[in-house]
Amino acid sequence: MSDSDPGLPPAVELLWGLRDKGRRGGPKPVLSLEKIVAAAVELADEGGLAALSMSRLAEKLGFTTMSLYRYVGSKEELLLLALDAAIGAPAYEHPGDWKDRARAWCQELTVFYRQHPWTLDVPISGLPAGPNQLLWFDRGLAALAGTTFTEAEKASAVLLLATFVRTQAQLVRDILATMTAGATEPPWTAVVTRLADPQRYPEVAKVIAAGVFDDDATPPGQGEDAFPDDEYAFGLDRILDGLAALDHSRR
Amino acid sequence: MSDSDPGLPPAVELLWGLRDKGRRGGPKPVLSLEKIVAAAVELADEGGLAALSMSRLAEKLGFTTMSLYRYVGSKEELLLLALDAAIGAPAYEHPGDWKDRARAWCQELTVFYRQHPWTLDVPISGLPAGPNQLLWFDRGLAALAGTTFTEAEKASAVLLLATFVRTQAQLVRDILATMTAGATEPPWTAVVTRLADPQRYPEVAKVIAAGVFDDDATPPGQGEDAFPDDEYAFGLDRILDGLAALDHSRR
DNA sequence: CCTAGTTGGTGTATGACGTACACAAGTTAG
DNA sequence: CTAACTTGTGTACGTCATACACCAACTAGG
Repeated sequence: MSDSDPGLPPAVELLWGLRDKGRRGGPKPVLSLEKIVAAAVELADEGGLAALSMSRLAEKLGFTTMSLYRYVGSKEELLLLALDAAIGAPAYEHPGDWKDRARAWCQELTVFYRQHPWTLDVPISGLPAGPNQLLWFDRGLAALAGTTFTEAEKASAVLLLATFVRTQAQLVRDILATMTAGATEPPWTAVVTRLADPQRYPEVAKVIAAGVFDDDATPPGQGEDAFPDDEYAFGLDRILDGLAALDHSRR
Repeated sequence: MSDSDPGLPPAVELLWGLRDKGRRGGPKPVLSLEKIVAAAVELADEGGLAALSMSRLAEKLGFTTMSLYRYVGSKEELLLLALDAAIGAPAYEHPGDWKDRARAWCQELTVFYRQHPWTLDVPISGLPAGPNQLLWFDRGLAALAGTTFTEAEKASAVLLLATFVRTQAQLVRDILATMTAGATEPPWTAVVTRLADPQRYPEVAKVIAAGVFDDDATPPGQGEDAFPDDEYAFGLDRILDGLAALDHSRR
């Protein structure tokens, strides 16, 4: 009967701090969920998601591996907690019209992904469920206040922006990773120019011929430019334009 | 000197069938890369990506685990091969104007993800590098022929569409998974309605109040409607509108 | 104050996983 | 015929998540 909410996923209860903490005996806890999650984030920040194992985490904290399971039901739960902790709360208000606000929100998200690249490796499990993730969602919705969108449309739009930013961050990170790993040329270009038969891949051949991916060799202002940043700007502008078109058509 | 291409990632050589197969002795191979990859796809189709382990795969083929490593350098390589094999080649041409073609291309991708949901769990490693993935990319570019876009912009647009479809497919799959796992109500709604303080999450509260996520309880045509499909239509329409706006502004 | 019940942390153990390595048997080039 | 090389096998290692039994510390009820 003291089960406050039946049917809620156990991870969610942890996320929102609902655990019947009616201490009815036992030693006073030395560890705490907060410490565990904070250490987990640190570990992942330093060595990536692969460096975050239950044993390493316990070692870092000075406890045994199994002690963690007194606070966390599984590693999956821990990952959700770490993710929500890492993302933190967004800045509360952005100035400007809805486009400016949306842009700023995306930018803020991008910065987050750059600071915690491992979060891109956490398998996403549906819609944002943690308190901080939900706050981001809320701020995203707030950015679209003043538009003619329905609530459903606003939600869809925020999701659209969020997934765009996420994938973009992932792309940038992967490209940077393979570039710093001793590759002199961008990996994709190398592969495609040497292996893709122009007969079979005519459109790709055109893209290559246009020098789209010849990055950083061309100084800014010339023919084609640094790939990932333009990619980001283009995609974001298209999405915002698409939203603006709908908004406009209703005024 | 017989190294045809220095510096190419080993996975890529496999993907494109470059392996110095100058057989200079040894028993004739019984296994083959094709059989391994086909079996891997089958395994993942049946039981998801988690069911695809090197040992299980070898067992399915009737060989020892280590025999696979004569054909594949690592499991990561195998995953890339399986992914490219699973996605196959897209239908070559779609009719209609560029918007119709782009829509059809997205639809085709969506069907693929529905048929091979495990591909959503394969960590994506930069731009499409396999022959079939590249073909998809090429067909995506072809869909945008006839627009005023530069090659760089076409590439960005295709990437934008691809990531949108992928994320959408992932969302639908995750929601379906938790729904069929015995949950009577959509998980996100349950969580948010019970835990999210309307003071702290005012915009989310509005979305909930609008009944956006009260799916399938409302017959089609009424207030709000089935969530994931509308989500898809809305996002895709916005992207296409955004692209169309740019195209229009240049004519 | 005592005691019964509960809890935090430990230790040990299990099964699965990816893969390094050495080896035997088969095959081909010289 | 032989030397070089390849395929498939067997064994072994390190890592991982986590189940389970146990002890010691603590607190509530009597």
